[in-house]
Amino acid sequence: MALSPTERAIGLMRQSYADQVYNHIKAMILSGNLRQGDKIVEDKIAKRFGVSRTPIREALTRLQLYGLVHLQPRSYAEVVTIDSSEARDIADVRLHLERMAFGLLVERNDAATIEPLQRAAADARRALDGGDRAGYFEHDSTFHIAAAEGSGNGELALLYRRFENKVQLLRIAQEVPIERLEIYAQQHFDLIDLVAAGRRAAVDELLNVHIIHDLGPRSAVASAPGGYRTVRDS
Amino acid sequence: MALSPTERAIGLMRQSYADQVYNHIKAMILSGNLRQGDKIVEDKIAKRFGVSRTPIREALTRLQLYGLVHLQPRSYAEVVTIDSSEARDIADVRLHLERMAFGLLVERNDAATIEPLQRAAADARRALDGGDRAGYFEHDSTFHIAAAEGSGNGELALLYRRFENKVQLLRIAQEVPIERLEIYAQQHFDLIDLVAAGRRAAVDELLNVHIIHDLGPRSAVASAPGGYRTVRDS
DNA sequence: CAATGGTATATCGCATACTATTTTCGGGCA
DNA sequence: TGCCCGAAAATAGTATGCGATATACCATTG
Repeated sequence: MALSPTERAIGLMRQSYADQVYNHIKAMILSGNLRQGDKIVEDKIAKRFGVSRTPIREALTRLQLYGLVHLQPRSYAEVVTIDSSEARDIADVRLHLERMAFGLLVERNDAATIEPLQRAAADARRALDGGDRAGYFEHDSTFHIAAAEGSGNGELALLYRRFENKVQLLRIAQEVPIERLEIYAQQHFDLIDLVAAGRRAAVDELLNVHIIHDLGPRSAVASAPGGYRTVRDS
Repeated sequence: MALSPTERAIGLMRQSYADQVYNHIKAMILSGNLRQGDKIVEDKIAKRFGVSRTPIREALTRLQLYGLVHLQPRSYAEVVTIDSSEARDIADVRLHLERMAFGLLVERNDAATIEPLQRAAADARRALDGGDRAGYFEHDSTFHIAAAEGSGNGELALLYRRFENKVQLLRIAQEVPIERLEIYAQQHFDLIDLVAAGRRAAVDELLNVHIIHDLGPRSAVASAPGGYRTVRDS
Protein backbone atom coordinates (compact mmCIF):
# COMPACT_ATOMS: atom_id res chain seq x y z
CA MET A 1 0.00 0.00 0.00
CA ALA A 2 3.03 2.20 -0.38
CA LEU A 3 3.28 5.16 -2.69
CA SER A 4 4.52 4.34 -6.17
CA PRO A 5 7.44 6.32 -7.61
CA THR A 6 5.14 7.58 -10.34
CA GLU A 7 2.66 8.96 -7.87
CA ARG A 8 5.42 10.66 -6.00
CA ALA A 9 6.93 12.03 -9.18
CA ILE A 10 3.81 13.83 -10.32
CA GLY A 11 3.36 15.21 -6.83
CA LEU A 12 0.01 13.61 -6.32
CA MET A 13 -0.97 14.16 -2.74
CA ARG A 14 -2.31 10.83 -1.64
CA GLN A 15 -5.01 10.64 0.97
CA SER A 16 -3.87 9.46 4.34
CA TYR A 17 -4.68 5.89 5.22
CA ALA A 18 -7.07 7.19 7.81
CA ASP A 19 -8.95 9.08 5.09
CA GLN A 20 -9.10 6.09 2.81
CA VAL A 21 -10.28 3.79 5.55
CA TYR A 22 -12.84 6.33 6.68
CA ASN A 23 -14.25 6.65 3.20
CA HIS A 24 -14.30 2.93 2.68
CA ILE A 25 -16.08 2.06 5.91
CA LYS A 26 -18.52 4.88 5.42
CA ALA A 27 -19.27 3.59 1.95
CA MET A 28 -19.76 0.11 3.33
CA ILE A 29 -22.24 1.38 5.87
CA LEU A 30 -24.10 3.65 3.50
CA SER A 31 -24.31 0.98 0.83
CA GLY A 32 -25.81 -1.47 3.28
CA ASN A 33 -22.72 -3.65 3.13
CA LEU A 34 -22.41 -3.16 6.86
CA ARG A 35 -25.77 -3.24 8.61
CA GLN A 36 -26.99 -1.58 11.75
CA GLY A 37 -25.58 -3.25 14.83
CA ASP A 38 -22.77 -4.98 12.99
CA LYS A 39 -19.63 -5.39 15.05
CA ILE A 40 -16.53 -3.54 13.94
CA VAL A 41 -13.18 -4.74 15.28
CA GLU A 42 -10.12 -2.59 14.74
CA ASP A 43 -7.75 -5.47 14.26
CA LYS A 44 -9.92 -7.17 11.66
CA ILE A 45 -10.24 -4.04 9.58
CA ALA A 46 -6.58 -3.27 9.96
CA LYS A 47 -5.70 -6.67 8.53
CA ARG A 48 -8.26 -6.41 5.78
CA PHE A 49 -6.77 -3.09 4.63
CA GLY A 50 -3.20 -4.14 5.29
CA VAL A 51 -2.45 -1.21 7.56
CA SER A 52 -1.91 -0.87 11.27
CA ARG A 53 -4.61 -0.12 13.80
CA THR A 54 -3.52 3.48 14.21
CA PRO A 55 -5.18 4.92 11.09
CA ILE A 56 -8.14 2.61 11.66
CA ARG A 57 -8.70 4.13 15.07
CA GLU A 58 -8.61 7.60 13.60
CA ALA A 59 -11.15 6.64 10.97
CA LEU A 60 -13.44 5.12 13.60
CA THR A 61 -13.18 8.22 15.75
CA ARG A 62 -14.40 10.25 12.83
CA LEU A 63 -17.18 7.84 12.01
CA GLN A 64 -18.32 8.06 15.59
CA LEU A 65 -18.46 11.83 15.51
CA TYR A 66 -20.39 11.68 12.27
CA GLY A 67 -22.88 9.49 14.03
CA LEU A 68 -22.38 6.35 11.99
CA VAL A 69 -20.73 4.07 14.53
CA HIS A 70 -20.97 3.68 18.26
CA LEU A 71 -17.70 3.18 20.12
CA GLN A 72 -17.92 1.13 23.26
CA PRO A 73 -14.91 2.10 25.39
CA ARG A 74 -12.48 -0.75 25.84
CA SER A 75 -14.83 -2.99 23.97
CA TYR A 76 -15.68 -2.96 20.30
CA ALA A 77 -17.41 -0.60 17.92
CA GLU A 78 -20.64 -1.22 16.09
CA VAL A 79 -22.68 0.42 13.40
CA VAL A 80 -25.29 2.61 15.06
CA THR A 81 -28.86 1.46 15.15
CA ILE A 82 -31.58 4.03 14.71
CA ASP A 83 -34.95 3.31 16.27
CA SER A 84 -38.17 4.84 15.05
CA SER A 85 -38.14 7.61 17.63
CA GLU A 86 -34.69 8.70 16.56
CA ALA A 87 -35.79 8.44 12.96
CA ARG A 88 -38.54 10.96 13.61
CA ASP A 89 -36.10 13.25 15.39
CA ILE A 90 -33.66 13.06 12.52
CA ALA A 91 -36.36 13.81 9.97
CA ASP A 92 -37.54 16.74 12.04
CA VAL A 93 -34.09 18.27 12.34
CA ARG A 94 -33.51 17.64 8.70
CA LEU A 95 -36.71 19.40 7.77
CA HIS A 96 -35.62 22.53 9.60
CA LEU A 97 -32.16 22.51 8.07
CA GLU A 98 -33.56 22.08 4.61
CA ARG A 99 -36.12 24.80 5.11
CA MET A 100 -33.30 27.12 5.97
CA ALA A 101 -31.29 26.02 2.94
CA PHE A 102 -34.17 26.31 0.49
CA GLY A 103 -35.23 29.57 2.04
CA LEU A 104 -31.85 31.01 1.24
CA LEU A 105 -31.99 29.53 -2.24
CA VAL A 106 -35.29 31.26 -2.90
CA GLU A 107 -33.81 34.50 -1.64
CA ARG A 108 -30.78 34.24 -3.87
CA ASN A 109 -32.91 33.45 -6.88
CA ASP A 110 -29.83 32.53 -8.90
CA ALA A 111 -30.14 30.14 -11.83
CA ALA A 112 -26.49 29.09 -11.68
CA THR A 113 -26.87 28.08 -8.05
CA ILE A 114 -29.66 25.64 -8.69
CA GLU A 115 -27.99 24.06 -11.68
CA PRO A 116 -26.32 21.36 -9.52
CA LEU A 117 -29.74 20.53 -8.12
CA GLN A 118 -31.06 20.10 -11.63
CA ARG A 119 -28.29 17.72 -12.46
CA ALA A 120 -28.68 15.69 -9.25
CA ALA A 121 -32.44 15.45 -9.74
CA ALA A 122 -31.96 14.24 -13.30
CA ASP A 123 -29.31 11.73 -12.25
CA ALA A 124 -31.59 10.41 -9.55
CA ARG A 125 -34.42 10.05 -12.02
CA ARG A 126 -32.19 8.16 -14.43
CA ALA A 127 -30.86 5.85 -11.71
CA LEU A 128 -34.38 5.03 -10.64
CA ASP A 129 -35.46 4.33 -14.21
CA GLY A 130 -32.52 1.98 -14.52
CA GLY A 131 -33.58 0.19 -11.35
CA ASP A 132 -30.42 1.32 -9.59
CA ARG A 133 -31.64 1.78 -6.06
CA ALA A 134 -28.27 2.54 -4.49
CA GLY A 135 -27.56 4.98 -7.28
CA TYR A 136 -30.83 6.74 -6.63
CA PHE A 137 -30.00 7.21 -2.96
CA GLU A 138 -26.63 8.56 -3.91
CA HIS A 139 -28.10 11.23 -6.15
CA ASP A 140 -30.93 11.99 -3.76
CA SER A 141 -28.25 12.72 -1.21
CA THR A 142 -26.36 14.84 -3.71
CA PHE A 143 -29.47 16.85 -4.46
CA HIS A 144 -30.04 17.88 -0.88
CA ILE A 145 -26.39 18.52 -0.20
CA ALA A 146 -26.33 20.72 -3.28
CA ALA A 147 -29.17 22.70 -1.79
CA ALA A 148 -27.24 23.24 1.42
CA GLU A 149 -24.12 24.19 -0.52
CA GLY A 150 -26.06 26.53 -2.73
CA SER A 151 -27.52 28.35 0.22
CA GLY A 152 -24.35 30.38 0.46
CA ASN A 153 -24.05 29.63 4.14
CA GLY A 154 -20.86 27.63 4.58
CA GLU A 155 -21.69 26.58 8.12
CA LEU A 156 -25.04 25.25 7.05
CA ALA A 157 -23.39 23.31 4.27
CA LEU A 158 -20.87 21.86 6.69
CA LEU A 159 -23.47 20.94 9.23
CA TYR A 160 -25.76 19.45 6.66
CA ARG A 161 -23.11 17.38 4.97
CA ARG A 162 -22.34 15.75 8.30
CA PHE A 163 -25.91 15.29 9.29
CA GLU A 164 -26.70 13.81 5.93
CA ASN A 165 -24.73 10.68 6.79
CA LYS A 166 -27.37 9.66 9.24
CA VAL A 167 -30.13 10.53 6.83
CA GLN A 168 -28.53 8.29 4.25
CA LEU A 169 -28.23 5.51 6.81
CA LEU A 170 -31.94 5.85 7.39
CA ARG A 171 -32.67 5.77 3.68
CA ILE A 172 -30.90 2.43 3.45
CA ALA A 173 -32.48 0.94 6.53
CA GLN A 174 -36.05 1.97 5.81
CA GLU A 175 -36.41 0.00 2.61
CA VAL A 176 -38.83 2.45 1.14
CA PRO A 177 -40.92 0.91 -1.68
CA ILE A 178 -39.96 1.88 -5.17
CA GLU A 179 -43.23 3.67 -5.87
CA ARG A 180 -42.46 6.09 -3.12
CA LEU A 181 -39.01 6.74 -4.52
CA GLU A 182 -40.74 7.65 -7.76
CA ILE A 183 -42.67 10.29 -5.90
CA TYR A 184 -39.56 11.63 -4.24
CA ALA A 185 -37.75 11.84 -7.56
CA GLN A 186 -40.59 13.93 -8.98
CA GLN A 187 -40.67 16.16 -5.92
CA HIS A 188 -37.05 17.10 -6.53
CA PHE A 189 -38.04 18.68 -9.81
CA ASP A 190 -41.05 20.29 -8.19
CA LEU A 191 -38.83 21.80 -5.53
CA ILE A 192 -36.57 23.28 -8.16
CA ASP A 193 -39.54 24.79 -9.98
CA LEU A 194 -40.98 26.29 -6.84
CA VAL A 195 -37.61 27.76 -5.92
CA ALA A 196 -37.28 29.25 -9.37
CA ALA A 197 -40.78 30.67 -9.03
CA GLY A 198 -39.86 32.19 -5.68
CA ARG A 199 -42.80 30.52 -3.97
CA ARG A 200 -41.30 30.20 -0.56
CA ALA A 201 -44.37 29.02 1.32
CA ALA A 202 -45.03 26.31 -1.24
CA VAL A 203 -41.41 25.19 -0.98
CA ASP A 204 -41.79 24.88 2.78
CA GLU A 205 -44.92 22.86 2.38
CA LEU A 206 -43.42 20.54 -0.19
CA LEU A 207 -40.35 20.01 1.96
CA ASN A 208 -42.63 18.92 4.75
CA VAL A 209 -44.20 16.33 2.50
CA HIS A 210 -40.90 15.30 0.98
CA ILE A 211 -39.05 14.80 4.24
CA ILE A 212 -41.54 13.86 6.89
CA HIS A 213 -43.73 11.72 4.58
CA ASP A 214 -45.11 8.80 6.51
CA LEU A 215 -43.19 9.01 9.73
CA GLY A 216 -46.26 10.22 11.56
CA PRO A 217 -46.84 13.69 13.00
CA ARG A 218 -44.53 14.94 15.70
CA SER A 219 -42.92 18.09 14.35
CA ALA A 220 -43.38 21.62 15.56
CA VAL A 221 -43.62 22.92 12.05
CA ALA A 222 -46.43 25.21 11.15
CA SER A 223 -48.13 24.41 7.90
CA ALA A 224 -47.77 27.03 5.26
CA PRO A 225 -51.03 28.26 3.77
CA GLY A 226 -52.15 26.98 0.41
CA GLY A 227 -50.74 23.49 0.61
CA TYR A 228 -48.93 21.47 -1.98
CA ARG A 229 -50.91 19.78 -4.74
CA THR A 230 -49.34 20.15 -8.12
CA VAL A 231 -46.67 22.41 -9.46
CA ARG A 232 -46.42 24.54 -12.56
CA ASP A 233 -49.70 26.16 -11.70
CA SER A 234 -48.15 29.52 -10.97
CA MET B 1 -1.43 10.09 35.97
CA ALA B 2 -2.17 6.52 36.90
CA LEU B 3 -5.34 5.31 38.54
CA SER B 4 -5.29 5.16 42.32
CA PRO B 5 -6.37 1.97 44.08
CA THR B 6 -9.22 3.90 45.64
CA GLU B 7 -10.56 5.01 42.29
CA ARG B 8 -10.37 1.49 41.01
CA ALA B 9 -12.00 0.10 44.13
CA ILE B 10 -15.11 2.25 43.87
CA GLY B 11 -15.32 1.35 40.24
CA LEU B 12 -14.86 4.88 39.05
CA MET B 13 -14.35 4.59 35.33
CA ARG B 14 -11.61 7.03 34.64
CA GLN B 15 -11.75 8.91 31.41
CA SER B 16 -9.22 7.92 28.82
CA TYR B 17 -6.25 10.19 28.41
CA ALA B 18 -7.66 11.17 25.05
CA ASP B 19 -10.87 12.31 26.76
CA GLN B 20 -9.05 14.26 29.41
CA VAL B 21 -6.79 15.95 26.90
CA TYR B 22 -9.76 16.72 24.68
CA ASN B 23 -11.64 18.35 27.53
CA HIS B 24 -8.61 20.28 28.65
CA ILE B 25 -7.72 21.71 25.28
CA LYS B 26 -11.33 22.52 24.58
CA ALA B 27 -11.54 24.35 27.89
CA MET B 28 -8.36 26.24 27.07
CA ILE B 29 -9.79 27.36 23.76
CA LEU B 30 -13.21 28.24 25.10
CA SER B 31 -11.76 30.13 28.03
CA GLY B 32 -9.59 32.21 25.75
CA ASN B 33 -6.45 30.62 27.11
CA LEU B 34 -5.69 29.53 23.58
CA ARG B 35 -6.56 32.17 21.01
CA GLN B 36 -7.63 31.92 17.41
CA GLY B 37 -4.70 31.02 15.18
CA ASP B 38 -2.54 29.73 18.01
CA LYS B 39 -0.28 26.90 17.00
CA ILE B 40 -0.85 23.49 18.59
CA VAL B 41 1.99 21.00 18.42
CA GLU B 42 1.29 17.40 19.39
CA ASP B 43 4.66 16.81 20.97
CA LYS B 44 4.49 19.92 23.13
CA ILE B 45 1.10 19.03 24.50
CA ALA B 46 2.12 15.43 24.98
CA LYS B 47 5.01 16.53 27.16
CA ARG B 48 2.92 19.03 29.04
CA PHE B 49 0.41 16.33 29.97
CA GLY B 50 3.00 13.65 30.47
CA VAL B 51 1.43 11.25 28.00
CA SER B 52 2.40 10.06 24.55
CA ARG B 53 1.30 11.65 21.31
CA THR B 54 -1.24 8.94 20.57
CA PRO B 55 -4.06 10.17 22.85
CA ILE B 56 -3.17 13.73 21.90
CA ARG B 57 -3.75 12.95 18.28
CA GLU B 58 -7.11 11.43 19.05
CA ALA B 59 -8.12 14.50 21.03
CA LEU B 60 -7.05 16.79 18.20
CA THR B 61 -8.97 14.74 15.68
CA ARG B 62 -12.09 15.23 17.74
CA LEU B 63 -11.45 18.92 18.21
CA GLN B 64 -11.13 19.23 14.47
CA LEU B 65 -14.44 17.54 13.88
CA TYR B 66 -16.05 19.84 16.40
CA GLY B 67 -14.73 22.75 14.43
CA LEU B 68 -12.41 24.13 17.05
CA VAL B 69 -9.03 23.38 15.53
CA HIS B 70 -7.73 23.16 12.01
CA LEU B 71 -5.39 20.27 11.23
CA GLN B 72 -2.86 20.93 8.54
CA PRO B 73 -1.77 17.57 7.14
CA ARG B 74 1.84 16.79 7.88
CA SER B 75 2.18 20.17 9.47
CA TYR B 76 0.80 21.44 12.74
CA ALA B 77 -2.65 22.20 14.06
CA GLU B 78 -3.99 25.60 15.00
CA VAL B 79 -7.03 26.99 16.69
CA VAL B 80 -9.56 27.92 14.02
CA THR B 81 -10.05 31.55 13.14
CA ILE B 82 -13.53 32.71 12.36
CA ASP B 83 -13.90 35.69 10.08
CA SER B 84 -16.90 38.00 10.10
CA SER B 85 -18.59 36.24 7.21
CA GLU B 86 -18.38 32.91 8.97
CA ALA B 87 -19.59 34.57 12.14
CA ARG B 88 -22.74 35.68 10.35
CA ASP B 89 -23.24 32.21 8.93
CA ILE B 90 -22.85 30.65 12.35
CA ALA B 91 -25.30 33.05 13.92
CA ASP B 92 -27.77 32.38 11.15
CA VAL B 93 -27.61 28.62 11.53
CA ARG B 94 -27.79 29.00 15.26
CA LEU B 95 -30.90 31.10 14.97
CA HIS B 96 -32.66 28.40 13.01
CA LEU B 97 -31.62 25.65 15.40
CA GLU B 98 -32.77 27.64 18.39
CA ARG B 99 -36.05 28.51 16.77
CA MET B 100 -36.66 24.84 16.33
CA ALA B 101 -35.69 24.11 19.92
CA PHE B 102 -37.79 26.87 21.43
CA GLY B 103 -40.66 26.04 19.14
CA LEU B 104 -40.70 22.54 20.56
CA LEU B 105 -40.41 23.96 24.07
CA VAL B 106 -43.48 26.09 23.52
CA GLU B 107 -45.33 23.09 22.20
CA ARG B 108 -44.45 20.94 25.16
CA ASN B 109 -45.45 23.66 27.57
CA ASP B 110 -43.91 21.76 30.48
CA ALA B 111 -42.74 23.62 33.56
CA ALA B 112 -40.28 20.91 34.57
CA THR B 113 -38.55 21.11 31.22
CA ILE B 114 -37.99 24.82 31.58
CA GLU B 115 -36.53 24.57 35.03
CA PRO B 116 -32.93 24.01 33.85
CA LEU B 117 -33.27 27.14 31.75
CA GLN B 118 -34.38 29.07 34.78
CA ARG B 119 -31.37 27.91 36.70
CA ALA B 120 -28.90 28.68 33.91
CA ALA B 121 -30.39 32.13 33.40
CA ALA B 122 -30.10 32.86 37.09
CA ASP B 123 -26.53 31.56 37.23
CA ALA B 124 -25.61 33.72 34.27
CA ARG B 125 -27.15 36.76 35.90
CA ARG B 126 -25.22 36.08 39.11
CA ALA B 127 -21.93 35.57 37.28
CA LEU B 128 -22.39 38.82 35.44
CA ASP B 129 -23.18 40.69 38.65
CA GLY B 130 -20.01 39.27 40.13
CA GLY B 131 -18.02 40.51 37.16
CA ASP B 132 -17.23 36.94 36.12
CA ARG B 133 -17.20 37.21 32.37
CA ALA B 134 -16.03 33.66 31.66
CA GLY B 135 -18.62 32.37 34.10
CA TYR B 136 -21.31 34.29 32.31
CA PHE B 137 -20.39 32.75 28.98
CA GLU B 138 -20.43 29.33 30.56
CA HIS B 139 -23.97 29.75 31.85
CA ASP B 140 -25.14 31.45 28.70
CA SER B 141 -23.98 28.36 26.88
CA THR B 142 -25.71 26.13 29.40
CA PHE B 143 -28.96 28.03 28.95
CA HIS B 144 -29.13 27.47 25.23
CA ILE B 145 -27.98 23.88 25.46
CA ALA B 146 -30.69 23.30 28.04
CA ALA B 147 -33.20 24.59 25.54
CA ALA B 148 -32.00 22.14 22.92
CA GLU B 149 -32.05 19.30 25.44
CA GLY B 150 -35.48 20.29 26.63
CA SER B 151 -36.88 20.23 23.13
CA GLY B 152 -37.27 16.48 23.44
CA ASN B 153 -35.50 15.94 20.15
CA GLY B 154 -32.32 14.04 20.92
CA GLU B 155 -30.80 14.66 17.52
CA LEU B 156 -31.31 18.37 17.83
CA ALA B 157 -29.69 18.31 21.26
CA LEU B 158 -26.73 16.39 19.88
CA LEU B 159 -26.35 18.66 16.91
CA TYR B 160 -26.68 21.78 18.98
CA ARG B 161 -24.23 20.71 21.64
CA ARG B 162 -21.61 20.25 18.97
CA PHE B 163 -22.42 23.39 17.13
CA GLU B 164 -22.37 25.36 20.34
CA ASN B 165 -18.61 24.96 20.60
CA LYS B 166 -18.15 27.31 17.73
CA VAL B 167 -20.71 29.69 19.13
CA GLN B 168 -18.81 29.79 22.37
CA LEU B 169 -15.57 30.40 20.52
CA LEU B 170 -17.24 33.36 18.90
CA ARG B 171 -18.49 34.66 22.22
CA ILE B 172 -14.93 34.72 23.48
CA ALA B 173 -13.45 36.28 20.38
CA GLN B 174 -16.03 39.00 19.90
CA GLU B 175 -15.32 40.78 23.15
CA VAL B 176 -18.86 41.98 23.49
CA PRO B 177 -19.14 44.97 25.86
CA ILE B 178 -20.51 44.24 29.28
CA GLU B 179 -23.62 46.38 28.77
CA ARG B 180 -24.66 44.11 25.97
CA LEU B 181 -24.16 41.04 28.11
CA GLU B 182 -26.54 42.65 30.60
CA ILE B 183 -29.14 42.80 27.86
CA TYR B 184 -28.55 39.19 26.90
CA ALA B 185 -28.87 38.08 30.50
CA GLN B 186 -32.25 39.78 30.72
CA GLN B 187 -33.41 38.32 27.44
CA HIS B 188 -32.88 34.84 28.83
CA PHE B 189 -35.54 35.51 31.41
CA ASP B 190 -37.75 37.09 28.81
CA LEU B 191 -37.42 34.03 26.62
CA ILE B 192 -38.49 31.81 29.48
CA ASP B 193 -41.52 33.98 30.16
CA LEU B 194 -42.56 34.00 26.54
CA VAL B 195 -42.21 30.25 26.32
CA ALA B 196 -44.30 29.82 29.44
CA ALA B 197 -46.89 32.14 27.96
CA GLY B 198 -46.94 30.11 24.77
CA ARG B 199 -46.25 33.14 22.65
CA ARG B 200 -44.43 31.43 19.86
CA ALA B 201 -44.17 34.35 17.44
CA ALA B 202 -42.77 36.60 20.14
CA VAL B 203 -40.22 33.93 21.05
CA ASP B 204 -39.10 33.79 17.45
CA GLU B 205 -38.77 37.51 17.30
CA LEU B 206 -36.81 37.73 20.53
CA LEU B 207 -34.49 34.95 19.41
CA ASN B 208 -33.75 36.97 16.33
CA VAL B 209 -32.77 39.94 18.48
CA HIS B 210 -30.89 37.79 20.96
CA ILE B 211 -28.82 35.89 18.46
CA ILE B 212 -28.35 38.05 15.42
CA HIS B 213 -28.03 41.32 17.39
CA ASP B 214 -25.55 43.60 15.66
CA LEU B 215 -24.08 41.31 13.08
CA GLY B 216 -25.94 43.09 10.34
CA PRO B 217 -28.78 41.72 8.20
CA ARG B 218 -28.17 38.68 6.06
CA SER B 219 -30.58 36.07 7.28
CA ALA B 220 -33.49 34.59 5.41
CA VAL B 221 -35.70 34.82 8.45
CA ALA B 222 -39.06 36.37 8.12
CA SER B 223 -39.94 38.77 10.88
CA ALA B 224 -42.78 37.67 13.03
CA PRO B 225 -45.58 40.20 13.33
CA GLY B 226 -45.88 42.30 16.45
CA GLY B 227 -42.19 42.58 17.26
CA TYR B 228 -40.40 42.37 20.56
CA ARG B 229 -40.53 45.33 22.92
CA THR B 230 -41.14 44.34 26.49
CA VAL B 231 -42.29 41.18 28.10
CA ARG B 232 -44.83 40.45 30.78
CA ASP B 233 -47.43 42.39 28.81
CA SER B 234 -49.44 39.35 27.97
C1' DC C 1 18.73 43.47 -3.21
C1' DA C 2 15.24 40.14 -4.70
C1' DA C 3 14.51 35.71 -6.10
C1' DT C 4 15.68 31.09 -6.17
C1' DG C 5 17.31 26.84 -4.54
C1' DG C 6 18.99 23.77 -1.05
C1' DT C 7 19.68 22.03 3.48
C1' DA C 8 18.41 21.51 8.27
C1' DT C 9 14.84 21.22 11.47
C1' DA C 10 10.19 20.66 13.02
C1' DT C 11 6.38 18.00 12.89
C1' DC C 12 3.25 14.69 11.61
C1' DG C 13 1.72 9.62 9.78
C1' DC C 14 2.04 5.10 10.63
C1' DA C 15 3.85 0.61 12.46
C1' DT C 16 4.94 -2.11 16.24
C1' DA C 17 4.85 -3.62 20.90
C1' DC C 18 3.13 -3.58 25.39
C1' DT C 19 -0.60 -2.93 28.97
C1' DA C 20 -5.19 -2.78 30.84
C1' DT C 21 -9.77 -3.90 30.48
C1' DT C 22 -13.62 -6.39 28.91
C1' DT C 23 -15.73 -10.44 27.19
C1' DT C 24 -16.13 -15.24 26.69
C1' DC C 25 -16.32 -19.78 28.12
C1' DG C 26 -15.79 -23.89 30.70
C1' DG C 27 -15.73 -26.22 35.07
C1' DG C 28 -17.01 -26.62 39.83
C1' DC C 29 -20.63 -26.13 43.13
C1' DA C 30 -25.28 -25.56 45.20
C1' DT D 1 -29.80 -28.08 35.97
C1' DG D 2 -28.58 -23.54 36.65
C1' DC D 3 -25.38 -20.27 38.44
C1' DC D 4 -21.18 -18.37 39.82
C1' DC D 5 -16.36 -17.88 39.50
C1' DG D 6 -11.94 -17.85 37.46
C1' DA D 7 -8.87 -18.34 33.67
C1' DA D 8 -8.05 -17.48 28.94
C1' DA D 9 -8.95 -15.05 24.91
C1' DA D 10 -10.33 -10.89 22.62
C1' DT D 11 -10.03 -6.17 22.26
C1' DA D 12 -9.13 -1.46 22.94
C1' DG D 13 -5.73 2.20 25.08
C1' DT D 14 -1.16 3.91 25.16
C1' DA D 15 3.94 4.27 24.43
C1' DT D 16 7.77 4.41 21.42
C1' DG D 17 10.39 4.63 17.21
C1' DC D 18 11.16 5.41 12.42
C1' DG D 19 10.28 7.35 8.05
C1' DA D 20 8.02 10.96 5.25
C1' DT D 21 6.72 15.55 4.52
C1' DA D 22 6.31 20.40 5.37
C1' DT D 23 8.43 24.60 7.06
C1' DA D 24 12.08 27.77 7.95
C1' DC D 25 16.33 29.52 7.28
C1' DC D 26 20.43 30.51 4.85
C1' DA D 27 23.38 30.70 0.92
C1' DT D 28 23.89 31.54 -3.81
C1' DT D 29 23.02 33.93 -8.02
C1' DG D 30 21.11 37.19 -11.31
